[in-house]
Amino acid sequence: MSHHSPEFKVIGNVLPQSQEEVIASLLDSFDDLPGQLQLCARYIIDHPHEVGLQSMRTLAANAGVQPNSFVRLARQLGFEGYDALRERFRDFVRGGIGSSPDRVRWLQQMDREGGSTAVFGSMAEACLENTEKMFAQQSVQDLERAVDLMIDARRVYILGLGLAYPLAYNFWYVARMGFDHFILTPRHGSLPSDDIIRMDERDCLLAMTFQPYRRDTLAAVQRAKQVGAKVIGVTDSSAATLSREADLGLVSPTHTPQFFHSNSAVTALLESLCALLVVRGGEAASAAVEAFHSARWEENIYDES
Amino acid sequence: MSHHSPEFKVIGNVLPQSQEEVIASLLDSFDDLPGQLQLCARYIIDHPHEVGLQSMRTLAANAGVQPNSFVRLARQLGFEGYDALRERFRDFVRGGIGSSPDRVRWLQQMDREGGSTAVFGSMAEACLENTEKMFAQQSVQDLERAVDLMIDARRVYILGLGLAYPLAYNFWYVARMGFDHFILTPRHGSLPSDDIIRMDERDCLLAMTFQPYRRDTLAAVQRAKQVGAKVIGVTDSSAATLSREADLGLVSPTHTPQFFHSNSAVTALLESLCALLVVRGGEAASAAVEAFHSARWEENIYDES
DNA sequence: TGGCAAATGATACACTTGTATCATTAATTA
DNA sequence: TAATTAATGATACAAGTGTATCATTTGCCA
Repeated sequence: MSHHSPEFKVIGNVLPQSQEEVIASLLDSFDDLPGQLQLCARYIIDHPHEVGLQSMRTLAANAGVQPNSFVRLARQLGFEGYDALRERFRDFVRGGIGSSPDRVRWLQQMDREGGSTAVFGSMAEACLENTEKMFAQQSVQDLERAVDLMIDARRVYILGLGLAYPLAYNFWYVARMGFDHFILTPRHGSLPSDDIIRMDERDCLLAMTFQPYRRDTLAAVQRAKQVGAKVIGVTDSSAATLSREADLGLVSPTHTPQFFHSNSAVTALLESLCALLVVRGGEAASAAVEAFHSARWEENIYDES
Repeated sequence: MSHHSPEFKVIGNVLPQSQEEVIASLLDSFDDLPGQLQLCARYIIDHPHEVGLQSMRTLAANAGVQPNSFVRLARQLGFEGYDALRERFRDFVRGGIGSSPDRVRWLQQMDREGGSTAVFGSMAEACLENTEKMFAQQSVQDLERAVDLMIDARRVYILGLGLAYPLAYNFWYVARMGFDHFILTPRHGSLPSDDIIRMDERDCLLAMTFQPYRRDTLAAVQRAKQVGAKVIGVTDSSAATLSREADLGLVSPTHTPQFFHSNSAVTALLESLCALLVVRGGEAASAAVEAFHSARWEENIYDES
C-alpha cells in the first residue's frame, strides 16, 4: 500500500470519481483490455457491491483471476492502487443520496487550497452530509406519528436549551403561525418544570438536546413522562437517552469538524415537521397562517421592496 | 477468527439475523450494557454503513474505544465473533436497501408516493438545493472580509428579528464561546436603537433579515451606518436593500415550497462563519472556548452518557 | 474495609490484506 | 525465426486484521 512505478499506461486522462464513472470507464475501455483484466472488469461491473465489501483476494477468487490483476486494473484506470478504486465503491454505499461527482471534486479542490477555503470546504461537506443523511434516514411514518401526536395534543410544549434554543424557538415561531396550542418553554428564566406541572396525558412535549446532552432537558422529559404526557425527542442519535426515553425519537446528525455542532440539518428536519403539521392542519391552519401574516402587514412591519 | 470460550452471557436467546434486528437488539439491551460496549453499540447504531465497510479497528478508533470491545459486543449479542456480526451489515448493503439511488431518483420516488412523503420530499429537495447553492456561490474572500471586520471590531452587535432571531441567537451563542465582544441585540424587549446609539466607527453590526424584509432591521442598519459602524448584512438576495446598503453582504437562498422560508442553509452559512472566526481568532479564541466548556462541565449541566 | 466479580486495557498471535518483485509465458514485430 | 514487448503467474513482504490471553482497574456487596 505504498508507491509504485506505473507498469501500464493509463486509459483515460481523467480519474473516475464515482462508482458510476468507474463502471462507465470500464465499459468504455473493455475491448482494449487484456483477457485477465477483462475478467476483473466484468466482475466489478456485475458485482459492484462486492467491490466495496469484499477483499481483493476474495474478489479475485470469485472472478477466477489472480489477485494482482485487480491491482493492475485499478492502475490502468489511473488509480494509485486498488484501495483507491475500492474507495469509490464504498463512497457509493455510504454516499447517501447524492455524493455527486461534481461535489466530490469541488470539495477536494477546496481542500487543496488550504487556509480559510479548506475550513469552509470542510464545513460545507459536513453540513451537506448531515442534511442528506437526515433526509435519507428519516422515516416518514415517524414524522407522521409526531404530527399526529402534536395535532391531537391539548398543548404542545417546545423545549430546547443552550444551542438547542434557537431550534426550539424557530420551530415554535413557525408552528405558532398555524396553531395556537404550541408553547415555548421555559421563557425568560422560568423553569421547564413551571410548565410541566400543568401537563397531563393530553399534552405533548417536544424536547431537543444534542451532545453533550443537558441534564435539565432530560429531567424535564422524565417528569413529563411521569405525568403521562407524550414525549417527542429530537436528538443526534437513536442510542441517546432522549431517543430511548421518548415515545418517539427523531434523529439528525450534527457533526462538524469544529468544536461546536451544526444545527443546519436539524433545522431542516424541524422545518419539514412544520410543513407536515400545516398540511395536516388543513384549512384551519392555513387560515391561521393567513391571518398571522396579514396582521403583520397591516402593522407595517415589512419593507415593500 | 476461530473458536472462543464465551466470556459473557448472551443477551437475547435469539440471534439477530438482519441489520435491523441487530440494531433493535442493541437498542433493547442498551441500558444493560457496560459503558464501553454502549459506546460501541452507539457507534454501530449511528453509522450502520461503516460497519459493513470499515475494519473493526477503524471503527474502534472512530468510536473512541478499544478494538476488543467490538468483539465483546458481538459475543454479547450471541454472535460467534465480530465477523459474524459484520456479515449482517454487509448483507444489508448487498440487499439493495442500503444502497441508495442517486438523489434525483430518490426525490422522484418520494413525489410519486404522494401525501406526506411528497411534502417531505419537496422539503428535502428545497433544503438540499439551498444549502448546496449557498456553499457553491459563497465567496471565501467575502467571508474572510466579514471575519476581519468582526475580529477587528471593538464590539459586534448581532441583530435578527422574527424568524431571523433564532439565526442571530445561534450565531451569537457560538461566537460568544470564543470571543467576548459579541452582543445580541435587542434583548428582552429593548430596542436595537438602545445599542446602536452607543456604536461608532470601531464597531460592527451583523444584521439579518429575509423576505419579507423587516423595516426595523433595515432602519437599524441605516442608523448604524450613520454613526460610522461597519455593517455586515445577511439576507436572501444580493439585490435586497440590506445587501446593497451593507458594507458587506452575505447571501443564502431560503426558498421552500411552504409558506415560510427555510433557515437551514443560512444556519450552515453562519456556522461556517463561526468556524472561520475561531480559526482566525487563534490561540486566544481556542482557550476561551475551552474555558467556556470546562466551566459548564464543572457546573454539572451535562449528562455523562 | 476487604473481597470478589465485572469491566477494561494492553499485548501478543496467527492470519489476511494489498502490494512489489521477478520469473515465465504469450503476442507482436522485424 | 529471432527479438522485443505485453501479459500473466508465483512468491515474498510489511502492514493491517480479528482474536485470545492476561494484567489491571472499577464498582459493588458483605
